Amino acid sequence: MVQRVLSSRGERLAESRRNVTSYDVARHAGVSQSAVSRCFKPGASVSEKMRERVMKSVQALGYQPNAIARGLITRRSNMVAVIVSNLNFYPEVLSQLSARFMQRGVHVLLFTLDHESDVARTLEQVAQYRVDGVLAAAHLTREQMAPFHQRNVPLVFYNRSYRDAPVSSVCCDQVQGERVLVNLLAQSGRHRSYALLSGPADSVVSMQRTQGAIERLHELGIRDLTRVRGDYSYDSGRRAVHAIFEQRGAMTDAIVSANDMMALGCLDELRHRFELDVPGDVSLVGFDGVRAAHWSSFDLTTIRQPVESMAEAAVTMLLERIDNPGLPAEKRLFSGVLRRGATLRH
Amino acid sequence: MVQRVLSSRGERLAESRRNVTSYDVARHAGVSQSAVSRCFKPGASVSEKMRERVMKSVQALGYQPNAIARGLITRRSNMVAVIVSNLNFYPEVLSQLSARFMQRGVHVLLFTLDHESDVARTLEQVAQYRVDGVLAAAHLTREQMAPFHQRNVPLVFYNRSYRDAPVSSVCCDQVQGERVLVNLLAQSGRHRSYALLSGPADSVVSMQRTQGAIERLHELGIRDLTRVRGDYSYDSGRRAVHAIFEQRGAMTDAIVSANDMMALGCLDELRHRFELDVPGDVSLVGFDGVRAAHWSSFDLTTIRQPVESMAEAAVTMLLERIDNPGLPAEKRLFSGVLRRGATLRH
DNA sequence: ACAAGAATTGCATCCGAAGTCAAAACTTTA
DNA sequence: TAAAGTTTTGACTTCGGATGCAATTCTTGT
Repeated sequence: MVQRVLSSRGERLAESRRNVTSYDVARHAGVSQSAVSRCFKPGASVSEKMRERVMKSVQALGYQPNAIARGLITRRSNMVAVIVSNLNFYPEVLSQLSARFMQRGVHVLLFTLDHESDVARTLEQVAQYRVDGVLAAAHLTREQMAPFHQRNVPLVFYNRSYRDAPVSSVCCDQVQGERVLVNLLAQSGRHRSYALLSGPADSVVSMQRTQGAIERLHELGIRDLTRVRGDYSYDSGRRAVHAIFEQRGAMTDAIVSANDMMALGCLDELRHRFELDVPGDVSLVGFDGVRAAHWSSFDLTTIRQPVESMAEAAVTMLLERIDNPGLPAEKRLFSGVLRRGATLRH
Repeated sequence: MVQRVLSSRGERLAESRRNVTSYDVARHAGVSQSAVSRCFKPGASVSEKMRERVMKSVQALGYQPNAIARGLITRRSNMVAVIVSNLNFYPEVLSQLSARFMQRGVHVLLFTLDHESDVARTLEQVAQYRVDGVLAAAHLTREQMAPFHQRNVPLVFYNRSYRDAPVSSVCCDQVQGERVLVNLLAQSGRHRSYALLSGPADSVVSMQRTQGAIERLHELGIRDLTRVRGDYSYDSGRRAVHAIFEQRGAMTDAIVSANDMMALGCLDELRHRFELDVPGDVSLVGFDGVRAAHWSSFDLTTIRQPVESMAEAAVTMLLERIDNPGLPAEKRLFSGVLRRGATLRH
């Protein structure tokens, strides 16, 4: 009898390197497959004796439960999709999200969208993997969101809010942040000509930031603005300085950039190419609070997004909605934190 | 009859928002489930008429095949695990890997390891998800690799090579890179006192880079070195400058940093705190070729890792080994590309 | 029009774990 | 010590799609 068991295992190993299954463990321990399964379910009804016996076989065979099979029957993959539009800007966010999901035993299926990727195809893949939820730090149209709503897959957006759609989101208050920055610039009373540097046309965040700044400048009676557009990159910040000065001679003495990267590009170009002094000749503010903004070469005045809090909120919101699909959509808005650097003239 | 079908579907939708399965499609189209399945398998034997009929029902019901169920029977999850030790440094790599995997229809399950994460538990999770392969940009011990070898799960390392273990890896030639940099420093004949700034003690990459530099310096007859250690971060680079000057007065006129981030920290600290000129007073070289090294505030002389080629190689190697488990382990070594900046005295 | 061959289709089974339910084993109580 | 109650256990079914094989339909040639 013992011999038969041994030889049948030997055969199996030889014929194919199959993974060890719960049946193998059951046979080895002389119990039923159900018993093995129960040993891996916390709170299940298993006697101490049984657990020990099973675990001994588990050890002996090196058994690892198959999460795929489990997911099939429980209809819970324990995976969430994280969709990121561009990894290069703002890696900190992904890092935070990933760490927090892992800590809670949830796995991250990563999808990146760049300009040339097929969004529809990507979302199809997301659907096929039956993830328990989706965290999107990328823009989706209503049509693209619809399938998730239909299938009751919770969806939380990071830093994009859809004003008139009932979707959950965690955002930094872009408008308020820009108002704070503009106030700061205006308070000094020393700036005569403002330039606004926006991000890509299709970025809602950029739109909000730019709008926030314009709104506040208008309220302060400042209507005469130079406006240029970049693509959020350092290089586009450098190019923007040329565009600004072409439009307005060298009059401009305050630049409001829609993000830090472009602000750093501006700063470098102003100082090294135009040999202008920041903040002596030109004041400059950014938005995001990226690491490099703190470096002593830059010391940029900016609004830091509270990434830790935002990531925590996003993860929590998503997991709550997975556990309790009835929860209503919710939008959480965090205030940015002003970081006073040395790029503002007093 | 029609009514019955409709009402039974209605019931189902009401009683639970079950996903549409291939059986539902089969019933709707009046064919067998096998037929539906075959319509999704490229190269399967299906008549044109059947395909049309099935696809019409697929459209009507919004069917999406369940990748989890498919994975169970085919024993192919179409997922690979990407294990990254620290996302903050070098997001470019993950971005490249992710894009290239997606392009080939492979999905990325992301695992991040930081100092406080439980590696063993993480690897257990990797195993339970039955990923088809593992791409590790993190250090693993032989014991940690063993289960993958046993289960025949291909494993490719990114930028870590295990000299005497038969594991595949894609690396940048750290030693050669450092030798090039040291040669460059030495050629100018103007440096009298060298400092070496290493990364964390447990980083093999740092060890190789530092060793490479020392080796070449020794060959050139330079034995008298200051050595300090950082943690790869900008801030640790700044602190390192203090440590260097404490050890050696202000004699040091060449700093070899194990990566760019620390080099940038050094550069800023030298210029802004010590008011020294780089490259006038001190020369400085880094390693990696991060974006910021190119910025005009820095213009760092460094070795750029060919991230695109390396990512492509790593992805290709892993996928090849998934399709063909018999392939032997292979180590690919790419030369770094010298970037001549303006941090070297002539 | 019919036999032989090729192309399609459906049936039944499988993947590996989890959950239901009734039988079996153990406790408690009178 | 027997009856009643409680806990454990195992047989069987399920999740949803893939696949070997036999049955069926369609071609083709004569």
